[in-house]
Amino acid sequence: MASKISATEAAVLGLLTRGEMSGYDLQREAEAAGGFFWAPTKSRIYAVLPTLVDRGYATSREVLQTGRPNKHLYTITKKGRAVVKAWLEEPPVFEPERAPLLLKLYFGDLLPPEKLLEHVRAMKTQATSLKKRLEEHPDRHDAYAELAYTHTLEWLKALIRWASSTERELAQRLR
Amino acid sequence: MASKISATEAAVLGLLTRGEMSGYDLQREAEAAGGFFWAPTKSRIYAVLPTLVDRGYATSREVLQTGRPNKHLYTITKKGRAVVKAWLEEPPVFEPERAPLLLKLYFGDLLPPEKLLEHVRAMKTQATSLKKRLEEHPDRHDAYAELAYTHTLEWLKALIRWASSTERELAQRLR
DNA sequence: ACCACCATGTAACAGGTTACATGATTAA
DNA sequence: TTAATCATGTAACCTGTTACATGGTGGT
Repeated sequence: MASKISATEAAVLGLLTRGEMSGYDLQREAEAAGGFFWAPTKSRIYAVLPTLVDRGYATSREVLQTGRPNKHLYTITKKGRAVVKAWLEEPPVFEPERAPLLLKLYFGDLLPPEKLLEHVRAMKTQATSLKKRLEEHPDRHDAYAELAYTHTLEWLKALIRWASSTERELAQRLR
Repeated sequence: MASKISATEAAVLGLLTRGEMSGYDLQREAEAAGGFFWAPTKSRIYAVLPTLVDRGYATSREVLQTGRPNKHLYTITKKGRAVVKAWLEEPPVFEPERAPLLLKLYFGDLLPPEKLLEHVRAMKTQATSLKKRLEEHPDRHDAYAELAYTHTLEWLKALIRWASSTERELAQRLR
């Protein structure tokens, strides 16, 4: 009954419920979702796929090709579906943010205040551009994906607000 | 010039700038900060300390004790200070949240809507209790630590708002 | 009697990144 | 001619978690 899978394995299996795919396809799918909630490296994907087959969560067939490596197409099995479903139903683990910026702030007394201000501005810039990317994002797949997108959007808005007010505060301290 | 250090190493060195400490002390410090931006396991700390000494970022001396393992006290060196400072000055890497909940939402069509609602409620509960812990938190060390705390607080508030509105939306869909 | 505190660590495992290696096809 | 797309993977490394192992002191 164990059948523990990692978030990455769950994501792979989740995408496979939408149809037969290759490792290459999976990575494109993840990119298409903007890398907002899952951003695997290809080596990880290619490492994971065979282990899913080994455990009976997917089957694979090889498509012969010329001029490039043969393609391996993976199909999710009933067992695989059951396992993702089980993973999805587990209560999600909640953890506080552990971004490097927080550590840099926490030890702020160790560096010049201008540097800190720079960091806050940099993060605001990045959050803003990510927000733009997200808002312009085409692949709103379905109503559920939409929920995930809004979540990220609200998070970004909060960050930007925080950055703006912190920026003001730090700038004031510099005067 | 390489001298790359990880976030954990930076955190350890950062704390060591406040005085001589043992591995045990370091963990207590991290806990005292509420584990909000750094939550190392002890095995990690004990693994990291000797490597800092090897690289000349800290020195250690042993305090003999009876009835318990000898204590190792670590002191940061000049080189160590330079290295943390360099790490702190590097522009922080910014990354979108990659919480499991987002994946569960994204694949929401694979599970019963009540389950999803449950997940959202669970996360709201946890965020709320974390917020309470944070607000009641005594060790506001200095103005910089304060900035880090506000950051986390704003993040939590945004999550809770999002959870509330999502809860309503999902509940409506269930009717 | 029991629990929290003090204080160290090792070993096995899991998860993930970076760099390397190969090479044809097709559109601008 | 240059870049993107297609398509696979291996090897080395880094970071981190979980479980195990030990045992005295001091307070309720």
